[in-house]
Amino acid sequence: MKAIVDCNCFYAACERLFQPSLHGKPVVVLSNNDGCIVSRSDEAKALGIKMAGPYYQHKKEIEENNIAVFSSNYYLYGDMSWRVMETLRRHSPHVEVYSVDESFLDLTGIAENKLLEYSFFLKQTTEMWTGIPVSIGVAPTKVLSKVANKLAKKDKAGTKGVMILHTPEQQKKALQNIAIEEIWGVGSASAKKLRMHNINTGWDLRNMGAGWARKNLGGVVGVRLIKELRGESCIEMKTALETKKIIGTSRMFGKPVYELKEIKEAVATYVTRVAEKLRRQKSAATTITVFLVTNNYSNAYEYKPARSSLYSILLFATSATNLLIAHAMPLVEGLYKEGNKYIKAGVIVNDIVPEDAIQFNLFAKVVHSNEKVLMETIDNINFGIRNDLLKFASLGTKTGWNMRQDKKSQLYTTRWEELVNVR
DNA sequence: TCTGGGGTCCTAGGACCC
DNA sequence: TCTGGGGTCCTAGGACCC
Repeated sequence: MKAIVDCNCFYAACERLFQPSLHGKPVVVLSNNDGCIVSRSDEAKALGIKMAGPYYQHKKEIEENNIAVFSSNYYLYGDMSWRVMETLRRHSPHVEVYSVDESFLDLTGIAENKLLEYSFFLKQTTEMWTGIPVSIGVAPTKVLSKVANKLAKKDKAGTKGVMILHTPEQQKKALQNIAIEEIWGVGSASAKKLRMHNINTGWDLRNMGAGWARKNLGGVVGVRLIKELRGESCIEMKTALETKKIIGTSRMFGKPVYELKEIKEAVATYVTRVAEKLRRQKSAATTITVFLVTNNYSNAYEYKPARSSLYSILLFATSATNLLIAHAMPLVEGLYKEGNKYIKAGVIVNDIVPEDAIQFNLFAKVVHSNEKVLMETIDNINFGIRNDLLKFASLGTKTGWNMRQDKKSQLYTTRWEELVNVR
């Protein structure tokens, strides 16, 4: 059996943890740039605030209902996430961290009549140790455990936040009670198609044939999904730490940017971030892509972003910030067109190899070791305080393109100056 | 004038996830 | 005036080969 442990309204819960006066009150958290609503407390959901809605469109009802608003504070959430996952790891031998607020657990070896008791124990311990409420779904497959979790969250009063789908009867009942678009793996495009075929619930989908799924539901992906719904496990637990195959950093600008110089500064900053991520997983990359996004419309209702990109293949893989910046800058110059209104930029690296397996080009030779020492020094300083004290000159110090974060909470758990005050 | 079939590799883009 | 960011996996289609 597999379990999914999912934090309830994670970002909102993190914010509320450090402001107890907000307990039982509506809270929302905004995306980068204060653009969209990405997390809502139950009270905010009850007031009809929609997920992923643009903030400015909801501003009025948010003020009218006295909803607390926070800009996203990812260092705080990252630290709280680590605490939750550590708690799970203490009590379960096989934890697969799936996202910042979710983990799959392999429950093999736990007797079936103990699953409920064990799940409640995990839930209570996590909540006691971290202060973050969680919901747990248990079933033979990952897809079914996600169904269980969803239903447990929906009916907190009835389920107390835990649902076990162990028997076929329980699974049937659950699938009949879940709408097709709520199934993990069914997105908006597939949901629309399925509805047209009069497939409306999880149970309807479960009863479709494999041939049909292959033809109409994304080939092998659809086949796998239906098998999982039937209790046949196809999506296995991931083992070990897997290194990322693609690493990217991109941001909307705080306001539109027209100048090449500013775009270069922004891109150099994103390259720096990407290089850090590469080094943290002890990898190096051979291909770097830069993309720019324009929105050349003066009318606010016309939001038609257009993206263009260029890439460069390096002679040898590297994770050195300065080398990656040196490759990225000509790409920016190649993409930039005067007069365009740029709203976003990003950097992506791929063809990632382990740092100790770099195929050196004949001309690469000694420079590398010096750069490695330099990078480690910078990382030790920056990873420690995360304030980018040490930067390369090309990053600039002007902040025209920097994102807006007007309502950010403190770094309660990771910065000495901002620790929570207790009298 | 006739004009196969099967395979690999690569890239772009779609769909999906949180 | 204002619409996030970071990933994975899969497929289709083009280029190329014999």
